[in-house]
Amino acid sequence: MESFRGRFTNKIDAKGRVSVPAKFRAVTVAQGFNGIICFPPLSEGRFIEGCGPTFAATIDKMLARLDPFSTERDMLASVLHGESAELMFDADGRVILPETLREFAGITDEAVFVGAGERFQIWEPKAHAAFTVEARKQVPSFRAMLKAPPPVDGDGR
Amino acid sequence: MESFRGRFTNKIDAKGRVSVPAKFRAVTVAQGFNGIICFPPLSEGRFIEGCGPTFAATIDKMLARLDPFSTERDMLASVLHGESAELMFDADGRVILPETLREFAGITDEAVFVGAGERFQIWEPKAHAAFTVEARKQVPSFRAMLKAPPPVDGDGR
DNA sequence: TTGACGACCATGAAATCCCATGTTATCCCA
DNA sequence: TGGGATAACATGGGATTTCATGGTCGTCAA
Repeated sequence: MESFRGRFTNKIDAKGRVSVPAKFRAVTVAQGFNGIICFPPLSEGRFIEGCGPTFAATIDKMLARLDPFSTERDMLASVLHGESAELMFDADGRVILPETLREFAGITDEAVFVGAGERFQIWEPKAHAAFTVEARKQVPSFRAMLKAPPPVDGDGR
Repeated sequence: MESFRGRFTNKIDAKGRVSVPAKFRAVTVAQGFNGIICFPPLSEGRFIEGCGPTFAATIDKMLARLDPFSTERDMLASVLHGESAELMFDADGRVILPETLREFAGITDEAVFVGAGERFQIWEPKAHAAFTVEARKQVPSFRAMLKAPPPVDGDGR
């Protein structure tokens, strides 16, 4: 198991714990980390991004390229490290999502884990449903891209 | 735990003591230092920079590369050494922030610790909230970097 | 003597560990 | 191939530990 695949909806209990899907756990454990790393989305959506140490290292490399004492770096590091968290699994593979991230994504008592290759997303169920509807509308144009993959420049948003 | 991650808001008591987040303590202790090193920011923000001995050594190396009799070096050394402080943890993991640094950052009765990888920042809560709003606007540009990473080689700097 | 500072102690809240349970998926054998 | 046994997993709850925070006492110096 090397990439995050599939969609799983799990409950958040009274203590704020939520089971990370077993298949996702297998991925990060295989990367040598008994937990997940969460951070705010790089795009506009209101969800939580999750990944293992492999992708986290990619982010660190990006930051390392910036001037270490620039305001720009401060800002990006503040979001990407300051708002991120290493969440270790308990004995049963559960984690506690930080309040700031949960609030940002509007997650209360249920969370949808959506695989996305080298990383995954955590959604509030209704928000994810709405996103899915929207995504389906866009599918035709994406399908065209899949057929003839052009040089990856402007995908815009 | 090898890098500073996450955001924590702690109170400053009547004696000026403030708990350093346990996860941050774990980092500097792992670096062999039972405390933190604080200094003023080199960028524009009004906050306090903090780190462990590892990054402090990095700073020294950067200084060592400058012309020893240049004005720039004098000024940088003055800020980075003259204004910096080694703050040792008490038995409960607390430190006392130096008056000059606290005043500079406008910190009075609460402090926000924000992880930033190899170092972290200490903010006055409202100032940090304002900064975060600004920082989020920068994230999309970072996303662009992730997508099309330029050649990494020696950019020196 | 007073005021700053450090060591030490107390407490409530939150996180973590450990165990129990029901449900679903998987395996194995007839 | 069907169906029962078994294992994996999500979920809930109690007990224990960690952590942030407040306070007291004692020491040293101005």
